[in-house]
Amino acid sequence: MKTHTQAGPGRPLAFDPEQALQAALQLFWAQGYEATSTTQLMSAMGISKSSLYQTFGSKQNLYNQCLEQYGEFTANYMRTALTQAKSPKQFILDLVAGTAAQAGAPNMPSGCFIVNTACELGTQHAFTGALLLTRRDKAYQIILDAVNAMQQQGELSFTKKSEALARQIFACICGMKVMDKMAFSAEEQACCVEMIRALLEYK
Amino acid sequence: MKTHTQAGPGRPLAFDPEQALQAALQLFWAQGYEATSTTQLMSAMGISKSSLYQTFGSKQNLYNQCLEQYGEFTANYMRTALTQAKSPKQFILDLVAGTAAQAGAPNMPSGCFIVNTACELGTQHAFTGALLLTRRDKAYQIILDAVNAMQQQGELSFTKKSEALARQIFACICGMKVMDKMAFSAEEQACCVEMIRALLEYK
DNA sequence: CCATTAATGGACTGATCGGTCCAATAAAAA
DNA sequence: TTTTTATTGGACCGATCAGTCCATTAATGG
Repeated sequence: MKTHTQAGPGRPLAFDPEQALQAALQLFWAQGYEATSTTQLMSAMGISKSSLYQTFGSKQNLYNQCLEQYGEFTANYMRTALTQAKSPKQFILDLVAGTAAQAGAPNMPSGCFIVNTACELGTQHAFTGALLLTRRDKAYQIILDAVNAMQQQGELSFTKKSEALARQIFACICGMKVMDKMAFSAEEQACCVEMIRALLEYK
Repeated sequence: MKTHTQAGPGRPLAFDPEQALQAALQLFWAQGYEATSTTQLMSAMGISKSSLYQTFGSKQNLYNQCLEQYGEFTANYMRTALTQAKSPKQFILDLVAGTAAQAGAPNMPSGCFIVNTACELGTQHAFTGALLLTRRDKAYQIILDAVNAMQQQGELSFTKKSEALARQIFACICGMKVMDKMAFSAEEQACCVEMIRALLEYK
């Protein structure tokens, strides 16, 4: 895959691979893997079939690259949000509030690409299953780090196991992403912030 | 569709439509709509293509009937569990605990068929979108009824809006179903019961 | 300007898709 | 047994699927 050399003689790439990948992600995100055809991808990415296969190898490979792109972007976003938040607790509450706020946003596919992938393909999927698991772990780990930080900074007692709390928060966010796909509005999801607040303050 | 007469002359049905529908549901549930071919359905249902189209009309129609079947079954299950529980609060806690316990169960596809449908097809889907919304509402309504009953029976203060609480519980359960598809074990999901307990007891 | 290098679009492939149709067959009623 | 009714399996349909291939085109280095 991706045989282009950075420099040297020959015609250079006429399209931006990053941008094309982004377009593919949008389409896969909105329609799912199986329902998206190579023809649709070509059209959305603005490139020919030859270029698509030359650059991305196969539909499977393209999908996996989309998953990596999406996962890496969101993980980076969460990491920086965690470090920049005024406290790890505030990060968690903002994360959930932000998730609610995103619901029904225009110009963006509904739900979460990773959650959608999990539901459509699952962790047993030959090509994507393993990738899905590592993405799951990356997202979970950030939440776990935040919970651990809460305990370290005295925002949370050590009574509860941080892993359990992280999984509870993880479940809540996944559930909200499903509710997106079920057409629950941002207002209807806002209550989930209170659930997490209750969880964190409950003795 | 379904042109067979109950009695009268002519050859009777050689297969049980209920049983065939169940087999189709298992396959759709495990693989999703797009990834399941009519050939696979024929094989799993143990009937020929003619019988499949004669009895169920189309792949879309068959899928919708599976969704109704699944939705009706789970709704009935929840309704009777609610009426038979020693209290509405216990019903909610048992429901969440039961959801956790089902995770990773053998001889059963992972996750929830309705959640999977929401993530793969969404509420905008031409054939299935409307059906999905009514199924969403039915499940939500039962949880809402339980929360209202809690308030009526003094298990819960009237301080909080019951709709918000019902949506919070709904989000939690949907999230757990996604975690199923993400290979979180029953033990790893058990913590979600505590989250709901905290939610219900938090002032 | 020329030679080299590589991206491009479109023609093409075999397989499979969902769905239709019909002759053969099987079971009930008479 | 005969007649009637309806199910059955398999042949068949056009469309579309993911993926390959190649002649053409275009941009660079020298």
